[in-house]
Amino acid sequence: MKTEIVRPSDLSAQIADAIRDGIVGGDLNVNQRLPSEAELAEEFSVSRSTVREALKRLAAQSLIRTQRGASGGAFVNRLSFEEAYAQQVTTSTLLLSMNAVSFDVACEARYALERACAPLSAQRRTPDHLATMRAEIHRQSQPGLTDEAFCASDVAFHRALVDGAGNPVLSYQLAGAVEAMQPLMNMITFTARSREEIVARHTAIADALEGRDAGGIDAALVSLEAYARDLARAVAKAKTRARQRPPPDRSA
Amino acid sequence: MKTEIVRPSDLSAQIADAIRDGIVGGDLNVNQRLPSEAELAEEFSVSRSTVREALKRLAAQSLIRTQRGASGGAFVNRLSFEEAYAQQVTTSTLLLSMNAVSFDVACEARYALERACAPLSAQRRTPDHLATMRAEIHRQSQPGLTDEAFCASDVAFHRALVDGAGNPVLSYQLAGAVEAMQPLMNMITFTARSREEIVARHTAIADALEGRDAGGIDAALVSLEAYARDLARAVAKAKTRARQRPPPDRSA
DNA sequence: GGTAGCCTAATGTCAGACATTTAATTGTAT
DNA sequence: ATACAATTAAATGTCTGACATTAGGCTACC
Repeated sequence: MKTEIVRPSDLSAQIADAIRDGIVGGDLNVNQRLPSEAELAEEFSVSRSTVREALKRLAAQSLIRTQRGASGGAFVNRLSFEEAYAQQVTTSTLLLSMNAVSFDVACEARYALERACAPLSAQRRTPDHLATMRAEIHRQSQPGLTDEAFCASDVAFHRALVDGAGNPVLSYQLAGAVEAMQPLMNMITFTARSREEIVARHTAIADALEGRDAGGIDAALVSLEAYARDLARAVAKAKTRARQRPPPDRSA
Repeated sequence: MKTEIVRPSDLSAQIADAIRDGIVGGDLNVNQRLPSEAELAEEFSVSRSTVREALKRLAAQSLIRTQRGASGGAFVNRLSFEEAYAQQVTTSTLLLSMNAVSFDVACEARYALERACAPLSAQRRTPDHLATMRAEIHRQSQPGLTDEAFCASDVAFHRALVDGAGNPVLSYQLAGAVEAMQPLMNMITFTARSREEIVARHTAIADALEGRDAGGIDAALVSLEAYARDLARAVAKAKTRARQRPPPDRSA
């Protein structure tokens, strides 16, 4: 019985796995220098190119960083929350777009996660978090704001709410989920009327957070989720109508 | 004013970014074939090795897959939940271990997220989910179980709870968080007594889920979290004592 | 008509060379 | 002795050309 189906090809993937195991398993510590490419090539009995391809794979996952010059080389990278966060956003965004995840499913996941940190945020939020949220609400009320800027402000608002929980792991997980939703959210073009509705709910959230009222935040988030789904449904219906009766030819 | 700090070096990273933008931006569709390495080399005016390094970077993120032989090449990969999940586990695990995230912080994040899907799971769980959980509880009660097997069963139990919500996005996010916690959980060696306590709480969760009692699940999860943190505190205290008075020399 | 064998295009691997970067060393003048 | 400039060495980054391997398609033969 075989323990593992080892494809003899893809040497660079095998070498990358071997080094990754060393990092994950703790044989290689943070900031420790790997052997030089030439040494690794000899160690694994492959050419330098193959080693380089393996190292690039690891670099793509932010597991190592490289430095040129004397006393340069590949070093085990301390994975920062920022790097992990950036990767997660890319992955989550693609996951949603490529698998045709419906707006409802993504929206449900997002608000379920966000509501999870509402009680913590109610306990621990600082005046800074509150000030950020108020500022974003103010920005969202400006009439001249573009749709893109409105969405970005929306993300910043929710980000502040999540950060208020004071738990970096939670922030990392949630910020990815919220930001990955953005392309889907952008499909909802916001009318002046819907912006008002959203701002009202944001204000309710901020007020509840100011009063450290966890239940109030939760209720406002539930309401916001319901409203977002209503909007999406309306947009979807409008699209269906438009497809049945296509818009007039504007080539003239 | 510069729009971007373009390091002239690291051509392979630039090319990888260019192709990644094409994929994320929708210029390249799923299962579409990229130009051959030779063609890409000419297009970007670099050598084939550089192109290959760029492609390996993308392959490391599961953005492309490659096939050898005639009519082979690099194809845009449909990112599956499984692949994304595996990547997230690796990333999250490293993030926790490399940044010295405390057990309390990680634990809080995990249970906050898990409680987020309890109401959904109460609504939608199928008999299958319940059966899985009961089976895992039964396994956890076996006296001969190793610590590793107990932890694995614990993960499977919670995974079933999360899957019960019937939202793949939620499952993807949460499973990563739960599994990334495993190394930290493993640091708590489970005594027979603590296993009993955990099984009791798992049973409470399963019972509440069977009765579709969201509040009951939530309460049991809160209790489980508190117990896990108590255990961790006890282990930490024991370690401190051991360091102050090292264990007797066992070389004899 | 089916099958075996060749053909071809593509990735996988290798070897060697040169370019570039950067820290350390050496040399020199003050 | 110190400050500064030039050299050196070690490492990654890039290029070139070659060969190995794979796998789909085509052809020729039975």
